[in-house]
Amino acid sequence: MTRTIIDLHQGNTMLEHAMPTAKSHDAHASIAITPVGAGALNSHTIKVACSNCNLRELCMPLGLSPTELEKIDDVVASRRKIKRGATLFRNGEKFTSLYAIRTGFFKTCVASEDGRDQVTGFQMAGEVVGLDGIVNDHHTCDAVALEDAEVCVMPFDRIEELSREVTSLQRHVHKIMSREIVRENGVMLLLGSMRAEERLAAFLLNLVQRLHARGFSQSELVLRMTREEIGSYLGLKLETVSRTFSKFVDDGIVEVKQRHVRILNTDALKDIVNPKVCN
Amino acid sequence: MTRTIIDLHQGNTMLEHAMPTAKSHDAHASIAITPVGAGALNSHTIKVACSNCNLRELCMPLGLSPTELEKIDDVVASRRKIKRGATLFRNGEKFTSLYAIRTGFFKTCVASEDGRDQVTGFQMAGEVVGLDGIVNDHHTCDAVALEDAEVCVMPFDRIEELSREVTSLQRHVHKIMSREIVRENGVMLLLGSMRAEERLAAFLLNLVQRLHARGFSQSELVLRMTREEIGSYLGLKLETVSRTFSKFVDDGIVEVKQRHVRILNTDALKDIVNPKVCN
DNA sequence: CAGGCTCCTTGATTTACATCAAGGAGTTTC
DNA sequence: GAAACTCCTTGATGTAAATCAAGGAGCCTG
Repeated sequence: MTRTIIDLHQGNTMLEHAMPTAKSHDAHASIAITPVGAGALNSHTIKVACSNCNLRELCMPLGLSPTELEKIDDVVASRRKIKRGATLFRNGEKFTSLYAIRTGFFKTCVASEDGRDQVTGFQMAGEVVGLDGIVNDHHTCDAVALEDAEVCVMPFDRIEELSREVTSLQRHVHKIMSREIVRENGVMLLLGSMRAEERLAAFLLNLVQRLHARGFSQSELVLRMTREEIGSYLGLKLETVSRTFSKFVDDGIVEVKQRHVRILNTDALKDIVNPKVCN
Repeated sequence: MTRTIIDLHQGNTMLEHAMPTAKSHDAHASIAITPVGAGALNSHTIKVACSNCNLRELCMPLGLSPTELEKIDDVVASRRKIKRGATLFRNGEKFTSLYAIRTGFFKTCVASEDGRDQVTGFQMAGEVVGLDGIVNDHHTCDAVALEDAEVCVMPFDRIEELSREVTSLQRHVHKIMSREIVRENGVMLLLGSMRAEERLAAFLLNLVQRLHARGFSQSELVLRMTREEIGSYLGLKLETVSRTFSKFVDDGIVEVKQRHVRILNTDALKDIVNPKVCN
């Protein structure tokens, strides 16, 4: 299936000259995967409905038949825009909805009582946030937009109601939650047993792989977060993140210019994550 | 509600003289919370059904009305015994069921390609394992019994089917998954930002709290896992775990005799986890 | 475009934990 | 009941990452 990529990023002037070596434009614009033939629709003409959504290949509707798709069109109650730096929800707030990210980039973070905090994930278009709130009817982490963003608000009781009718939606919701559990298992492995270089390599590979699934480059990316946020996620201090980037540059594995990263040697990164046992 | 605790542990002779200072018997026998009036039923007379289960206050049936409870009685297809050291399921195996632990104690662990492995959790009676398998129809971690155990096998398609009918079961399944996500968030915080003492203190407090919810002591516990397994879970080496235990003993916070631990000063442990800011 | 941001890099030093190593306690096996 | 386990403890040493510190690059503001 051919897919055209349309840059909907609101104001990418800051990116134009940032990476002169880059062949393509912004390596990570704020998404838009348009099905063949659909053309570039004006966002005002798009009904708030999954069946019209650019992201349906990635997001909630995944795996649903056209008829099922119509049924779940009203899972999305509304859309909400979140400015860079603002929170979508906060620890302690009442849980009402899951949020499907349409555009933009988020981090989620938890805090301990004594103010330490830990980034638990970075989320991009097509991914769902808010699952933490289901257990206790209150959110237990913050979701912060790292760039101007827009989300689809999906009231959870509506999701539950519909997934009683639409089997494949039910299955999909279960998968989304299970996927998050498995992802976190992977992060635990990373935090519990990897060294700084391995962590950063795994992080870059994971990011670029997810971006690639959204139609972006396999080798170039623009980091939406600071070194400190990367460090928090990886259990490292920002200085260590910076030094490790520099090491990768010295080794010719990546090019780094600010937040623009180009991966020159993917295999080298993979080898760092999974060191080959020498026989 | 009064609850009597009956020790069903198969052969606790090894424990009799292990902790001479202990007032109670085994601080963590292999469960059995019997409702008032039910008496100690012979396990052969118990129908394989949630409505009869000792654990219904902790496990799947939680929050269900008596009528709903009957409806979900056949979620449990069968029971399965797992010997100490054996696996309930393994990474790569086909996913079919969730498992509710009736008796015994498990660890779950993930492995990276190069053989490193990481304990991602310890599970006890009333807790559910297997959620990792839902996304890809295959398990992505191993579940290993740390002592002889018995689980209720709950085929997942049956769970999905029933939770379309029984709203509160649906809600409960969602909560179980969300709870696991939140738990893992907490572990990420621990692994990403805590020091050895803080990690071990948090670990002990968490274990004793969960055991207490099952009717056991608030201050005494028997560790079902080795120092190495604790270390793997906490991102530490076994020597560090051992040294940290010794430090706690020196500080008069706990008594440790092999795997028997008695907490002498819970507040001290809490202070270690959440250091008070001095003004 | 000067001044004040935030964010990033790099160097010097410290430190918490890992690693290496040895021995001991308790358990299982025959 | 001795031998061979596994598991745990403790000490000596090494090291990866944290901490402390300084300076620089890009960006926003007025």
